[in-house]
This record gives sequence, structure tokens and C-alpha cells, in this order.
Amino acid sequence: MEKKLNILLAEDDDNLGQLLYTYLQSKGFAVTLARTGKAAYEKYNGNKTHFDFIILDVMMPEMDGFTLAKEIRELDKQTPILFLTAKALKEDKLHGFDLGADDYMTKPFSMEELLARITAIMKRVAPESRDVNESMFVGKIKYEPELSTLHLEDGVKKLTTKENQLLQLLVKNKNEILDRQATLRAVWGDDNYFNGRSMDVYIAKLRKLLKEDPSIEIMNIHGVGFKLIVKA
Amino acid sequence: MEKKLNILLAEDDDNLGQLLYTYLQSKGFAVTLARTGKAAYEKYNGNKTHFDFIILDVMMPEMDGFTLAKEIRELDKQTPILFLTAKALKEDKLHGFDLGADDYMTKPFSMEELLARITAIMKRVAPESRDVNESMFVGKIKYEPELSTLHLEDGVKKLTTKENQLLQLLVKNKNEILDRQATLRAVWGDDNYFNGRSMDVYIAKLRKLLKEDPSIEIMNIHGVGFKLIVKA
DNA sequence: TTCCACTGTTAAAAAAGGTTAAGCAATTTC
DNA sequence: GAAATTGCTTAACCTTTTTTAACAGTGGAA
Repeated sequence: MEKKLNILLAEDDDNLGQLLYTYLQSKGFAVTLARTGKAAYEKYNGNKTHFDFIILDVMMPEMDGFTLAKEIRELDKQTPILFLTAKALKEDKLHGFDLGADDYMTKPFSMEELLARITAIMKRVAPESRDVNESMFVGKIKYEPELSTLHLEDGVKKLTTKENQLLQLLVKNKNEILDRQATLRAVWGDDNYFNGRSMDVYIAKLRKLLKEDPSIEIMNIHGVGFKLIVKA
Repeated sequence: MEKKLNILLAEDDDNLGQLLYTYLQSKGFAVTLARTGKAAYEKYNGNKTHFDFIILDVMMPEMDGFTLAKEIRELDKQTPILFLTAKALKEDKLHGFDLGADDYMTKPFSMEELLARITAIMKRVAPESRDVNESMFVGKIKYEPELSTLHLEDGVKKLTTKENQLLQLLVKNKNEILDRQATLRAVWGDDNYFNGRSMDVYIAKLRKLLKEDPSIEIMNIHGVGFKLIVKA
């Protein structure tokens, strides 16, 4: 059985929101609808659901679509984002693409067109699966994020919640800089000084755990963040 | 024979409440009427009835409809919720609140319209998710929530009320985080320290019961809650 | 070079959770 | 109606996880 794809839909207009929700659901997606940008951000970061696709209205109360996309893109450059915009202004579109948008649509649009774009984008982007059985390799070390286990030489090591969350982000941003502040907001909820120190402690823990594979390095980018480097 | 659908109706106005109650019952629904938000919450969490649909008046004493909906949604993302709201209520009040994918109706409305909405929403809700409560498998272990029985290797084990409520929530949120506080409020009525410890005791009980299937794991997410994981 | 914010690391303190068993009230059984 | 049983809570004790502290080392701007 094929697993349903999760879509996060942020749309403040109730009529359009309901319409899209119902339509996408009827097409076999599991849709989560948020009425504000802030609510959408919380749902995205709430680790209850993993989303495979994100649809953002540009104009929303509390947090607009662009700001939200920027926040998401700090840590997640993968998940496709599609903007819905009322304006046909060129600037808007460009702004959207600057932020790593995969596509945009100008209202009004047809449901069929939306579906076509979603499937087109999904086809060219490998959907990162979230199976509990999913496993990957960090260098030579087997890592199962959903079970939060590392398969080390001397047996299976169960990661703590924080170790696992942090390692997931590092891996997702492998060979790229993982922004310090954004990571703190996502994992610790707040980027204050003490949480920062806590994060440094966890970086040290992870370094120790991953030490058995010398091709792995967690590098510090002074004042910016960390970078997980896996040499070929 | 088709099973009657259970509707939870929370309405503090006695006239409207009775009217809706009688009408919906005449249309073949099994209706449970609550006069306050708190009463509705208790009926929802009471182990007596599983509800397929929820209708909430927004303005109610003790606990308003929005707060109630939010509380319900913490643990149950499935059951459709329809709000009844007085015309006087400002549009932005609705907007400020994140309703998720739910519907709302502005008073006064016709009975027929209400019925139409209910049937429309029920039609699009996945039918499998409707009979969550019959009998199911947790890994290899047969579980009948209605009878509160687990079919283990050495016979049928009858679960206690608390064991059953907790397991039901874990199963309903399988592979997702079951929020600690929300679970405590739902099952124990209050999320104080001692109830928390009580819950930990019950988690230990359930772990022991489910131990015979090694593919089942109740994982702790530090400071957040628990997650029932069933490996393939 | 010098200074100071930033990071690395280890250890101690605090908070949260795992588990077993004792306590207690309600109910059932004899 | 006393005794046993049941279901849940509270206590106790221990382990794990996370945070905070302390101190030492680093890096980049002035």
C-alpha cells in the first residue's frame, strides 16, 4: 500500500482553504490546514507530522508566506514549497524564488492546475520517506532517525531525544551549514544563551559518538553554525 | 445493518439544543448533548462512546468551543468538528483562531443546511478511520478497544480502564507523538505531578504487556510525551 | 597583538522517566 | 460482614536525559 503524502496548506481565506483542503484530500493527500503563518510554522515544527509538500498563501496574518518560507528554508532546503499569490506582481514572484520556492501560482487558478503542478514537482523531487524502518548511512555508520538508533561497532546505541533531533538536522543539511539560531529555535524552542551552551554540549556528544568513523567531522563555522562533513 | 453515527453536540442554549437533538436523532444519528464545554470534553473523553462527528457552539460557559476544539485536536486529528457561531461574532475572531480543516455555521441556520454539511463532511472522511474502535492489531497482537481486551500468547488479557484508555490513545496516534500533558488531561482529568507519575506507571504496565511482540516499542520523547512505534 | 565573544569539553546539578512495591478505597466473594 | 480481589495512586529508589557551571582554548575584529 502506498503511503499518503502529507501536505501542509497555509491559507487564511476560509472558502479557498476549505475548497483546496477538500479537493486535495479527495485526490489522496493527507492535508493539514493552517489559517495563519504562525500556526503553520508551529505545525511544521511540531514534530507530530512530517510534511512532503508545503503550500503557502503569500498574504497571511501574523506571519506572511515569505517569512514563513524563509524560516523553513533555514533548516530544510528540500521540502517543495509552492506559493499562492493574489498579486501578479513580478517582484512577488522573484522574491518567492529567492527564498527557494519551487513554484508559484497566481490567484485565481484552477484546482486541476494546482494538482498538476504538485504532481509535477513531486515527480522530480525524491520524496524523503518517513518510514519507521527507514535507515541511512552517515559515513559508514547506520542511522535510523525514526528509531533514534546508531549502529556502532560495539552495538546499537539508542540516541536521546535531543541527540536525535540534532543529528537529524545535521544529516539533512549534510555538507551545508546548519544555522545556529535556527537550529536552536527548532529544537530548543528558543535561541537564548543557555540553550546555545546546551547545544554545544550535544555537539560534543555527537562528535564522540561519530568518532569511530574518521571520515565524519562536525565542523564549527564561527558565529554561524555547524557543518556535518562526510569525506568521500 | 449500517451502524448509527454518534454525534457529540455541545450547545448551552436549551431551546436550540433540544431542537437540534431531536432533529438529528430523527435523521438517524445517535446524539449526545452537552450543555457546557467542560461537560462535552468529559463526555468526549469518557470511555462510553466513540464520536464520529462533533458540533460545538463557540460561546459556552466553562469552556468555549475553540478551546475545547483545540484540546480535542491535541489527541485526535481525525474527527470532524463543526462550529456554531452567533452572527454577532466578528469575522476576525474566527480568523484569529486556527480552526484547522473544520467547518463552521453562523446562527441562525436551517436544520437542512446543517444536515447537508454533516453528510457532506462525513462523505469525504476516510471510511477506514471511522471504525477505529472495532478491533485491530498492534503489531502481531490483537486489540479490541471496545472490549478492552488484548489477545496475548497466554490467553486473553482484560485491560483495566486506564490501561485501555492509554493504549487507545497510543494506537490512535501510532508513530506520532502522544502529548504528555494533553493525555493527562484527557485520561486523568488533570496534568499535575502525581497523575504524571501514575501515567508513567501505566506506560510501564503497557510495555510489559506488549513485550511479547519485539517489534512494538513505546518510546519516550523527553519532556514531550510518548510514541508508539511498530516496526515492520 | 590584544581583547572578547564564541566554542570545546567535562563535571555537577536538576529534571524527567522506569520500575517495583506499598497503601488505600471500592467492590466482590465467601 | 470479614476477607480477598481489583484498580488506581503514592512512595521509594534508581537511571537517564538535559541543563547549568566552570574552565580552558580559538578566532576574528580593532
